[in-house]
Amino acid sequence: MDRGGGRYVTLAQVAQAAEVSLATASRVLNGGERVVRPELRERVLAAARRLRYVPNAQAQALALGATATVGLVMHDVGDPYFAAIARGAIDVATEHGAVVMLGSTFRSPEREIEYVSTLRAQRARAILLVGSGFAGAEYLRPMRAELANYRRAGGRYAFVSHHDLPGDAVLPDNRGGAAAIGRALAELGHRRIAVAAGPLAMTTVRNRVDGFVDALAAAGVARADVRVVETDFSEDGGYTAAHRLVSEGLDATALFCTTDVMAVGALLALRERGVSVPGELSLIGFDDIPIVRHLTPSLSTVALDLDRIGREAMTLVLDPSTPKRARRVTIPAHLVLRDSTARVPAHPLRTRHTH
Amino acid sequence: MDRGGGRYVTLAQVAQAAEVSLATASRVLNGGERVVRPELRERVLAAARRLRYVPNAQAQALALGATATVGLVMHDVGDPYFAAIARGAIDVATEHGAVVMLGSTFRSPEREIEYVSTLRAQRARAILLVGSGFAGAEYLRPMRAELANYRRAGGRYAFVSHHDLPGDAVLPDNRGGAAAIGRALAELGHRRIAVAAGPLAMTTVRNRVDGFVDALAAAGVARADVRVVETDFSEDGGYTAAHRLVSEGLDATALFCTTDVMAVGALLALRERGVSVPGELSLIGFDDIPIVRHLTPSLSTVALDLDRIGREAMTLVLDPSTPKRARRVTIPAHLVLRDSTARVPAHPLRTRHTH
DNA sequence: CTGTTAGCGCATTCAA
DNA sequence: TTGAATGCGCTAACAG
Repeated sequence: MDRGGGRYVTLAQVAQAAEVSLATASRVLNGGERVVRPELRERVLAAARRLRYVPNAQAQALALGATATVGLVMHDVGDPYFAAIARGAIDVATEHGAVVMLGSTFRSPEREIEYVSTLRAQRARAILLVGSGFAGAEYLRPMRAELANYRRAGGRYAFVSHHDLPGDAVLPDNRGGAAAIGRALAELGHRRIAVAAGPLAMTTVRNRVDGFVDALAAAGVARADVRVVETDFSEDGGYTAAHRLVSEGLDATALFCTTDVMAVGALLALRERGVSVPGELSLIGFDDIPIVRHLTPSLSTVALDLDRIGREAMTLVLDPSTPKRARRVTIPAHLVLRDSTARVPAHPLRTRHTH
Repeated sequence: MDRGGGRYVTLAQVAQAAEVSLATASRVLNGGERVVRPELRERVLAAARRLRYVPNAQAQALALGATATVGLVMHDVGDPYFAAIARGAIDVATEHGAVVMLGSTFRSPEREIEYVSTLRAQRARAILLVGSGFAGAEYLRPMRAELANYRRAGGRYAFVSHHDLPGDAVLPDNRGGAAAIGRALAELGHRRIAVAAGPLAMTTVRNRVDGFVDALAAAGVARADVRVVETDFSEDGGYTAAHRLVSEGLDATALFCTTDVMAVGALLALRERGVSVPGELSLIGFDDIPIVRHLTPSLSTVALDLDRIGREAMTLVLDPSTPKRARRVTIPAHLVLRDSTARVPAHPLRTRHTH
């Protein structure tokens, strides 16, 4: 932190220029009430304008003991899922006159913890943790401690998606949405099904996979007939998973990817391998990010109102009331069947051997 | 700004717990040098850990006269173009130990100015303005004033894309890229061409349209044969523009959209109208956002290394050196011809009348 | 209504 | 090396 070359003009300078006391200047410029004589008021305003005074938010925060900063920590702003949520969250924050500090962890648990610590140092008024939490004590223990300290100091926080941690949360209906997919595929006659899952250490992934598998079981599809491939939570992950499945001799008529982003990668791989979608393989994703309706075939998926998720979460965390119990806002998920899913072919091919 | 319920632990409390002076505690916890006796040092560290002390960044900033905050102001985080740039910028900022305050203006010039003012109040160390600037004195005059004051006070700023304002800038080669498109279309035999342009008040749009039209002129396509439709800088804009063109009797064999996002909308409209791409109409965009390669037909475009743009810009603005002249970093743009463009049909249809 | 004064939490002189 | 005192820019009592 080097000191900049120039100087900002201070309230004291404005007061001096207007020939009033510091307190008076403070009252007209930053105090809401109009308890200042119009004449002085004008003098101060004029001086401030002339000197182009801008209050020092840091100093204000220090004096007031409260900030207008809110933290937004997400896995990857570059990912359309998170970008859409960020958009809604930022919009609400701005409406509330809050400034957003954004952190992109690139899916590193350590960076996530670091960000919370940084935001704590910034005395952020609230923190939003967006994106699936991680499993494992190396993450949970320090994160729990960070958040506990933060809350103890008066900070508010909330999660988007499940985190195995105490706190308010906005929860997309992952299980329900995935279950709807499972039922739909079963109804379409699919019996041998593959899943391209992100890291199972992520609660979101687990919920989606579990919801899917359970619904399938209820529909009479045995767990053994569901092949789950664990891979990366990204387009590349989906791509890799699909390639692997095909190479192993694709013994499935449908593929569920735990996110649309992964499904996009899978679709590319399937095209490269000459697997027709949905002719040979039905494909379905999750999230309904903006682009997937434009794919060919357009992607079936489960729609989540991402913008709303961001808005709800920011609203939750900016709401001054402090209920005793943790609040959960569930965001409904609804199935959107487009062109990438179809009834299982009458004479399904058994196994393919490419290579 | 209400005061939170709890309290943060302060340096003074740590000092007291460790039974040392405030100054000593400050030295071991936040001063870099090791001018403190190991024994005291340990005591302080232990106390800090036990009390879970986190320095107050606001107070530090006030005392030091410098912040670690950088501002990132963009049109829309939800737009993949901006999201990709944000990603690169945030990554670099984090490497430099800086915290990012993100603002999404939703393309409102007023909000952009407000954000700069807010960041000035936050005493941000640097500000990055991402996205095309606006034309018009109502925007330029106050913005120029904001930035001048900011710089005068020691703040650094830079632009991504042209802004008709003085300052360092990272400039995608919009003219060059658009010219390459113009030449390519001419070579493919296209002579009657349409352009779906974003608001011409935006410098980026003007540069792209001008580069395109000029290259076409150089290739022998008269300005009169280029139909420019001005519309919204969004998917809806592209959609609307394409619908309008078709309704008017599509007298063109190629359509250039000034951004990929617009091209996505246009493609949808064309599909709805039954216009085959590239059979009847070649389509081309600009930016090469991640998704467009997955469309059918895959979209021809001009590729820009978005992540690099964000990185370069943040690097520029975080570089402590202060050259006399404004720096410009040009980001090359290269043509990517995919499946949405083709040679003009031998017997081009003259006019279509739908409706 | 207005001015004076005392902190907010911290880094940093200056003495000891 | 360590501690006491001063100030960063501002708000909020507290007096006038």
